[in-house]
Amino acid sequence: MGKDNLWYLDGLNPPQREAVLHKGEPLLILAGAGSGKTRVITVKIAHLILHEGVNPRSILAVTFTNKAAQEMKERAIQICPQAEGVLIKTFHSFCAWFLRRNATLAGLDPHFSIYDEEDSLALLQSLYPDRERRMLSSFAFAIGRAKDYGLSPSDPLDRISLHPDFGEIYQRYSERLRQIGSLDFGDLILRSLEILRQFPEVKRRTQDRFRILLVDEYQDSNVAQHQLLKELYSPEAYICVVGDDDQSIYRFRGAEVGNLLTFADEFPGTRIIRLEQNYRSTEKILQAASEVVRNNRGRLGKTLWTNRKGGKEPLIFSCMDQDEEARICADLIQKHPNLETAILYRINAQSRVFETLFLREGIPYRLVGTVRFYEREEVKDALAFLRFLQNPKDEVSFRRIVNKPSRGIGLATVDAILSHQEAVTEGLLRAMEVEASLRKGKTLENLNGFLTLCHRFWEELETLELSRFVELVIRESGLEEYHRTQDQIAGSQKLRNLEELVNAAAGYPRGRDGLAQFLEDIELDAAAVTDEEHRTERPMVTLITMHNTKGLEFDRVIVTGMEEGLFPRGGDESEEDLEEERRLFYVAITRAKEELYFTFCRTRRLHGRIQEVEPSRFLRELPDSVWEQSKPFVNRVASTSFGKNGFEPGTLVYHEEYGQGMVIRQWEKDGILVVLVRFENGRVAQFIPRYEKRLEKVTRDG
DNA sequence: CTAAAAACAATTTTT
DNA sequence: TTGTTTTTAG
Repeated sequence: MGKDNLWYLDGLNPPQREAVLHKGEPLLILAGAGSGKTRVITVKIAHLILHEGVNPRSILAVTFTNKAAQEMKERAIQICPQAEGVLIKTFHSFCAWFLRRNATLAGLDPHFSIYDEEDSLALLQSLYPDRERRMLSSFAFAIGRAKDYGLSPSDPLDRISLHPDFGEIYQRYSERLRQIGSLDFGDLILRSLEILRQFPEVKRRTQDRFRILLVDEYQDSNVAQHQLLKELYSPEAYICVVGDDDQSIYRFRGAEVGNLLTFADEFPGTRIIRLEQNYRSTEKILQAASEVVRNNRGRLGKTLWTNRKGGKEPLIFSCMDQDEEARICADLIQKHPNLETAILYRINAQSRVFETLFLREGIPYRLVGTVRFYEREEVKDALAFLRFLQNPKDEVSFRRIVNKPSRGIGLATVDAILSHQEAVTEGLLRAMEVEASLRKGKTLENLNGFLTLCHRFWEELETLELSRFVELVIRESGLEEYHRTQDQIAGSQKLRNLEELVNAAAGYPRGRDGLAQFLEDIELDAAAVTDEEHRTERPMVTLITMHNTKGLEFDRVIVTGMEEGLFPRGGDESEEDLEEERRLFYVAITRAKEELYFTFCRTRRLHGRIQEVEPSRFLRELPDSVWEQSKPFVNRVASTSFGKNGFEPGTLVYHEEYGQGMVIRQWEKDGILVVLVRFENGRVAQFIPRYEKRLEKVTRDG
């Protein structure tokens, strides 16, 4: 085939092209921030199909988030429609896919439930009702980490937890999970590994199918996922991983940069290609990023460069406290409201001050992160009921919904049900029947009521369209009524979320299989139904943690809270922890396209305590030119008159002509205090209190 | 069982 | 400071 066929290579730079065209030995693509790696992967997929004649079905592309998977799929299909047939999934959803197909072989009910962390903790609590919750959550965390490292209860676990009981607890937890036919996130990977290792036949078949293995964000993979990849790999296969060791920020949850660093050793003959041309940021921004990250040791090393010479010098602002910090951010935003801006912070608690101020000033913002859709109480309730219908051995789901809303089936009865042999062998419904036969009176009635309800649901499951079925379960289980009441008490949106869940079920096939598919999609995709509520015409300000910004970009980035103890997070810090924080800083910086700012406070209020804090050591790592330019903002004298005149933002005022209002801003002009007020009628006006006597402060006692 | 009071923490988070 | 969980009283 002639080169003219390769139209999709247009616009790729030489290393990008090389990465796309490469074949044969394993390939490691070190892709710097903003270097167009998604483009390379998607074009590579297209190239394999269009030029190399690869069957789309034999390509497996793995990402870490559903969002990334979805984006990759869309973009690949855009270049080459046949990419529809490529399996593009997250590690977890690939494993779920694999396990459902090989379940029986592994002695696994194909209708297994998938537990998130909250469910796992609930299981531990039911296993160890007398242990402290705090303790149990730390065990739950440790179990998760152990699984990330591919360690089973019988392996040496001292690098995970030193607690003498840990091994035993892990062991018991695992057994119980198996009994009730459930898998946690870690199990999805581990059980898949187990099957591949135990059944050569399955392994061969799987290897035969997937001749092309592509992994994105490889620096985020954990040990177990790495092992899985090795099991999937055969000498006949082509493997290509993409990642950036400088952007590895998830060590705390098991991500192992080592996977990326040692890839070339593990797969002999690996070709390494670096994508170092950055298409996102100005030169000034990249300089800042590279000055910072070069302080880390143990990196593969990369130097980003760009054609966008020069650019605006990044600036550092010193603030007295968080209120001033928020004020400065608001000023920056209002000065150029057309730039898409992100306010970045280390911990979610920092968002509050910004929200308060932005709300008051009418600056539109969106808050990213915090509560995920499927983790909401009401959504989890509904899912638990559905999951229980799917897998009647699912103890955690059963406990959650059997008496919610109150059906007069109390804790004692529930424990009695769970203690019956039938609970494990035939499911909890049968166990309930057994318990019912031993009871009389009110309890018997209540048990029968619940049994009837479940049977009715099962009948309807096969007849109703799935979304109608979900609706039925929510209504008839009493959850709808329950949360309606909750909404009225708390003014919440629970009912709306339940409606959204019903909508999400639309389009799935009816019956048990459709339900299984629906549950799996929801359980493995935290963000599934949310979003969409945030569509606005005006460019918005995004409030977001640095972690959450990975993969995103903004015209203007303000990194806030640059203080020792907050960022980097202080305390008992190892060199490795510090380096991870520094990589996080690197990620934060490289999100900016045009403008970059840093703020730090001299005092910070945290946990209701005001502390004096030192500027972050990371600021010292920024280029000298940044400091040079920042002098006036860092060394400026605190203006003493602020705060003393009683017109701080938020102060309520009354004006004879305009009525009631609130101070939204104050500043000094030629040494004279000026205030900006927003009145109830929406009008905004500026005053000099010294001359404008019609403006008075509203005091609490009138 | 519910509601109020007291005690108690308090990064980052895909799946 | 804030939100959450546990305890206590009714």
